Amino acid sequence: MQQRDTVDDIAEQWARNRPDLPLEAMALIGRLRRLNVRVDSALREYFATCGLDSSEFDVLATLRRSGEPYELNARALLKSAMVTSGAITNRVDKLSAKGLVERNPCPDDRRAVLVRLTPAGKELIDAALPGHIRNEERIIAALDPAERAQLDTLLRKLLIAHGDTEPLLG
Amino acid sequence: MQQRDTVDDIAEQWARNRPDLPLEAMALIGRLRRLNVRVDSALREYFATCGLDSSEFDVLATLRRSGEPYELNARALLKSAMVTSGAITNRVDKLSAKGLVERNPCPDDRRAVLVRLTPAGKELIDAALPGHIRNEERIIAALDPAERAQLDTLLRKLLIAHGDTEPLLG
DNA sequence: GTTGATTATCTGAACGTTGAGATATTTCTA
DNA sequence: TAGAAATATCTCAACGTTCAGATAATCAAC
Repeated sequence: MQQRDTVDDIAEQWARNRPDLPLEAMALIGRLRRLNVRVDSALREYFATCGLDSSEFDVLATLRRSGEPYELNARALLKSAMVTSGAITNRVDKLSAKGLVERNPCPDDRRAVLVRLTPAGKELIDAALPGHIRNEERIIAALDPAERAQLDTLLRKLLIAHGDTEPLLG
Repeated sequence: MQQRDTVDDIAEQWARNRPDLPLEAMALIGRLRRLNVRVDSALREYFATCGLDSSEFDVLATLRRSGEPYELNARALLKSAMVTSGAITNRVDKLSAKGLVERNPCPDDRRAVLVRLTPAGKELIDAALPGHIRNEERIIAALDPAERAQLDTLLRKLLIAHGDTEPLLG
């Protein structure tokens, strides 16, 4: 085995104090969650250099990757972000105040709102993306290409088991 | 390749709309983050059946695994939970109001507070743990033992690269 | 043995999210 | 077609977190 991490210490504590408990699942999920905290904060650091927070970046990126005219309704945004509708209202308010997105009525459905990147929003996210990718590459730099592929396959398998397969639009 | 997940769709959108961007790191980190959301909510569901939220469970479990006398200072709790001191103050307040932990002055250091499981707290966490583990096993049920070991190794490697190796106490 | 830096915890404002509920609109069905 | 159910979004109170700063105690060095 390689070097120990914090979860190894935690597992050892459990083994001493509740030797009846199987630790495999707990360690795996503990690692997933601890890594997520580190990754979140590494991502946030980069977003801050662009004057954005994670949730703002997420909305801009979602609109950008949807392609022209860089416009989606709130439903699509909340599904992509895995948050509630209230959170999307908030995020769009904030981005709209910054002039990065604009709200327009949906011609086909008067309940719906279409959120669209402004030219400033598109410019900002386009400029921010390469640095974001480099940051993500740095975050996983400890893994070689084969390991990355392995990890990717395992995570996808779990995601599919958890039903993360719904189409993004429609 | 196996079935597609949502991140496959997202990657496809990027490939169409920003073909210049390498997608490997983005997909990997996207999967990590999306999986974390699913796992969080699955954990929360079980904790709710014990009358706890995730952060309360986390504090009780941290104290329980520290062994007798099930007592730690706030510093140890915040390092284990990866949150700020204000969050720990909050959590301990809440658990204390429920009678699950108690605050005591630290005899060796008058700045410090020792947080200790009450008998009710120990009883609750001891009773909750087996179900928690079963829940975690269900969450990773889609992976066979070899895959779990693989995933664990890869996550540990990343955690170590990110410095998640500090001792829990001291 | 003071002074200065560090450490441990708490406080309180700001912030983003959730969850329940309101409103408006569309779709389904009898 | 009327009425019921579902859908899209927004509102708002509650909540937990962070961040900056306050307080208090300990440690280090001269």
